Amino acid sequence: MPELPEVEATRQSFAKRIAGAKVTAVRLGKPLRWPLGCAAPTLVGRRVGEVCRRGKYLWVAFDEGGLLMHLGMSGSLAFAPRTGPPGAHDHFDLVTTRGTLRLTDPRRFGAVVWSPGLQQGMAAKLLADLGVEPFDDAFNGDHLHRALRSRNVTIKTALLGGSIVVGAGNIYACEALFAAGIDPRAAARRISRARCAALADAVRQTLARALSFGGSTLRNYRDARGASGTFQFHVDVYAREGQPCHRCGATVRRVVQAQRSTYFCPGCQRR
DNA sequence: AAGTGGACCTGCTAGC
DNA sequence: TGCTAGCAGGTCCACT
Repeated sequence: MPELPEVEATRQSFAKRIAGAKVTAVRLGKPLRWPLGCAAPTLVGRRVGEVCRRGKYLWVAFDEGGLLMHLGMSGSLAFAPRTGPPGAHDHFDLVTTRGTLRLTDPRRFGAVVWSPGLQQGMAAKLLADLGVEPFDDAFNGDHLHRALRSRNVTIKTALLGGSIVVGAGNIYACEALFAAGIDPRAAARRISRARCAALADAVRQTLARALSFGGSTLRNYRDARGASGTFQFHVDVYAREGQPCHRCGATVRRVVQAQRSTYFCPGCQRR
């Protein structure tokens, strides 16, 4: 699930509360995508510092090293002073003096990985090939235009890939392309500079707007306080196959690209 | 080098 | 009512 808005909403919902806490215990459930990368007891006694985000990853910094976390498709983090016994899908607890940070992830595509630093070890490896942050000045029409020129895929696939710009997953890639009026099947390399500028704006605005709604809760997602997102009630095309476009009334279509569903309005979106 | 498809894992729903 | 196929927010990795 979690795309950039959900990951950022999660970060904002616990970063300040956990800052300064001391780790008192770590509990591991079923295996996640990768092993933790250190013996759990070695985390005990460390002090939590900042929590930052890079793409869809969260970095929980300790006084030394930190944990890189990813929510996969079905993960969510909860942080509360008091936490009940772990359920069947609770696979990681970071118990601290201020509360327990718990990863719940039914599908277990998520990850919690120890790394000695953001630029070192597993964290460096996983973050190495990520594209620019959508809210960075570096992400603009020129950047997008330049990056797309050498790509031999459709624009939807290019956005979803994350090597040009991070953060837009399946929901927001579809929504941003709708907002920019671009057909998701269009060849990435043929998008004009002007339309790239519109698309960069659309990506930023779509993600920002979704964040303002607390992200989207299709199924599992909650922020670290347990709040659901509501952006799913404001989508224009995602999961609206067969329904009328809010803007032109044409029927929203679904096609499959790179083994993922793509939704678009044939009336509003052009190649 | 860049593109494609498979893999990871569980739960829910639509359809028979 | 019960079973099954298909689908779901991501992304790494092996192969072409």
